Amino acid sequence: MKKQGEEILKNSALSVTAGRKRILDIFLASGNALAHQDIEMQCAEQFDRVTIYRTLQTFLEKGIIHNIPSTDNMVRYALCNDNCITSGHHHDNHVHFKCDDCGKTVCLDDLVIPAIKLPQGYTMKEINMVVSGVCKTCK
Amino acid sequence: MKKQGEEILKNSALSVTAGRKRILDIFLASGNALAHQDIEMQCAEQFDRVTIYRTLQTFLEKGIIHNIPSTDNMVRYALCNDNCITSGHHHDNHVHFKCDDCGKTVCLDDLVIPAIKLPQGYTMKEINMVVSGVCKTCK
DNA sequence: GTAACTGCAAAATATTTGCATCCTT
DNA sequence: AAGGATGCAAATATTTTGCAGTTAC
Repeated sequence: MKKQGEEILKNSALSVTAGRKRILDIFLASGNALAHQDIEMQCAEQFDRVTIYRTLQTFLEKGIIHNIPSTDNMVRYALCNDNCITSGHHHDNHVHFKCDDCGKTVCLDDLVIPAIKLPQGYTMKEINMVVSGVCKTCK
Repeated sequence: MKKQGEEILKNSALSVTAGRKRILDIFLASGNALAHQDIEMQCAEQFDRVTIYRTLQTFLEKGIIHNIPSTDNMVRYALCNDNCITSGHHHDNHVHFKCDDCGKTVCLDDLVIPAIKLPQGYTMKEINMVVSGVCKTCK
């Protein structure tokens, strides 16, 4: 289990450093989507704010995490699931859910975004769907 | 035509001020979703940055505009369409499209977000769908 | 040993708040 | 006249950049 973070890094040809492992651990332990701020709260004493920015940026570029849009000026990040990581490019086609009560955002990995038909002339590249409401824990 | 902004304000029981009218005009003229920054570029010499923040906040609360999530740390705002405004509360259930080429975000008012079935225990309150790709103007 | 990563400092940018003044009604 | 809106100043917070020192491979 302790290996998991390292493996992710190696699979993405990134050097294994304490900061990166720690941030991956935070994601793995949380299971939620996390904003920069959430991560910072958990490791600000260990690592510089700037390192967190750069690490998240690197993870995004390597496809280790994906970002989840929001209307609250707080982009969140979530670990891509295994077949997303191993396939080399993203299949980030699941619905995201943000609970208005506990504030947590989660990936509903099993819920695929339904296809839509764009108007004539539009080409789709990515699609994002975020639902807010009350999650099963808070109901 | 020049009246339109004033009417929107009056319908929402807001006092009609130069700043609010100007910002509404910018929205009406643009037809796109605009970020705070976009608005500021068009009226920074006339109005204070802070006024723009406060005006957007007020418009949001009154349901004159709705915000559109994004993954680029730049929440955008768009005018609600008429029946959204007049009905008193939001039916912001249309798909949004962001063009990777020209960067513009638009409301696809006619494209309704398809219904989805959330997992057991989840309750939906709002739903947001943002598609990115190439718009009909840039294709 | 070398390239990549990190911390620190600092700059640039963005957002919020308080208060005095001005404007709308 | 009264309440709300605005401008200005300033406090806070966020994000980016450069560079020197450190670490992973």
